[in-house]
Amino acid sequence: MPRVLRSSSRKTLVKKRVNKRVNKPVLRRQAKGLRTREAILARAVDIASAQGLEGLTVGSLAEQLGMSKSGLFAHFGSKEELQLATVEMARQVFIDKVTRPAIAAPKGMPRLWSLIDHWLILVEKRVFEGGCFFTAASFEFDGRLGVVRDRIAAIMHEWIGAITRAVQGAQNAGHLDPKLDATRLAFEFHAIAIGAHWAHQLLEDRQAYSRARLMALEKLRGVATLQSPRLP
Amino acid sequence: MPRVLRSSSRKTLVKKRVNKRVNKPVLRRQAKGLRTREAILARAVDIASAQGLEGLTVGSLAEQLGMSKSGLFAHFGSKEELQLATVEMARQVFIDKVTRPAIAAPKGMPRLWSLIDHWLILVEKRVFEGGCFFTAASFEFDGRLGVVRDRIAAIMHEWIGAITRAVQGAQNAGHLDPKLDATRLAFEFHAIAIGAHWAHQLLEDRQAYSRARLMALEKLRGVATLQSPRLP
DNA sequence: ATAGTAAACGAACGTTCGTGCTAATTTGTC
DNA sequence: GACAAATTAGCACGAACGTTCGTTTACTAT
Repeated sequence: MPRVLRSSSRKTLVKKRVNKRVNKPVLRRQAKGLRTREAILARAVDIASAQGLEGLTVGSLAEQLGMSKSGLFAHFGSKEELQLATVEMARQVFIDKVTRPAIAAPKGMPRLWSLIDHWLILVEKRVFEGGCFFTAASFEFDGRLGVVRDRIAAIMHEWIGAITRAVQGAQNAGHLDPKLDATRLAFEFHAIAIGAHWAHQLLEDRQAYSRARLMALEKLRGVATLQSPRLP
Repeated sequence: MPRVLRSSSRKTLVKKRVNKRVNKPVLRRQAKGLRTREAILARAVDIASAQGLEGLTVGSLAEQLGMSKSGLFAHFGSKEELQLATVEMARQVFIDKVTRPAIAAPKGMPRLWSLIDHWLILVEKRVFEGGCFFTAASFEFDGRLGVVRDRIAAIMHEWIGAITRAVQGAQNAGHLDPKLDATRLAFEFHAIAIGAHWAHQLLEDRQAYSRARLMALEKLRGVATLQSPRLP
């Protein structure tokens, strides 16, 4: 069998065994393992969205899945790797439920609105048990250091970038006033979304999401050109 | 964290021992004790604002203050009491730095703006080590149950109420269009603030706060009447 | 059918968590 | 300066944490 080429990077002079990640999973994954891994991460995303990525513990996760701590742990090798994999899984869900559906809408204003709308649908439909994974993760890790925080920040940069591009797309399509600062508008929409989530989750404000829709639509109508298609 | 499955000592029916709050402070606090308590809570607020209220541990807190775990612990009796006391202390700081200074401004538009401005000053000046205590606490506890979550939610209701009253005050003073939905406007200002904080903390966006000021001012100017005093 | 590897387990490690006792020390009052 | 109360320290406990290890079970490729 074709042995997987191990990157034998012995080129560096071995100085001191700075351990940290010695026993990386060098396993060749098979179907069964991948299926289990998916199941683990699906549950992990839900737990983390509700309890936080630190509140996500190996023991409770294993228990909820009816498997042993060690068996579960072997899939990742460290808690940090588990967290990173969980973040990656959440990103995939986010892309599947928000980013990709949104680009099905026609360029310009409809696509911009679709992006905002799908985010609100995501949190309303409780795709993540705890509401929005990345909102929770953002505020949990914004005061820390390390690879997990960096990854979360990178993904949130991606997200703000996506909104910004949608705004610019609407400007290029002639649907939005081209003199507007696209970045600022993107931040405004994101802020409305976070604010609504906060009001719904903490204050149990049932109107939060519909109010957010109204606020976003009103904002859009306020800056739309005459060529813009009608908004909902 | 499943603290729920605790104290299930059903093997002995003799002593019910619903521990929870047995050793309430029957103590008459003295000056020294109160001073120590203040010092503990001052540090606790900082730690919690950066690491979260769960990340705040008795051990690390005691170490940072150069005292023993047990000595510190005796001031509160339980972790939950410590968290509640920390929340209360943070509330006091918030009132001292935001709410109270703001009501020094004249009624109406100036006071409304002062409220928003002082919130931004609070987070800019890093009065809380981790940025804003209540933003962090809100998103940490929004998926949990218990008295700590309830207290945080109540304080945030207070806060939204304060903004709402400021908006209504500006309407009554004839500075703001009286047909506007005060609640919606309050949520909008709060959302702008949270959003700015998110961008600054996680994305390290240095312009976040000044952008938030611009956004809030622009919003205010858009709905101000002609009688309104000039904004900054 | 069987060898070899991937996946999962169970038990234990060393820490750290919150918490409960008891003893010592400090503080405020007379 | 004595005395009681308030405060702090010392020590220990059980539970849960992330992690390691050796072993067993289940798959898969010959």
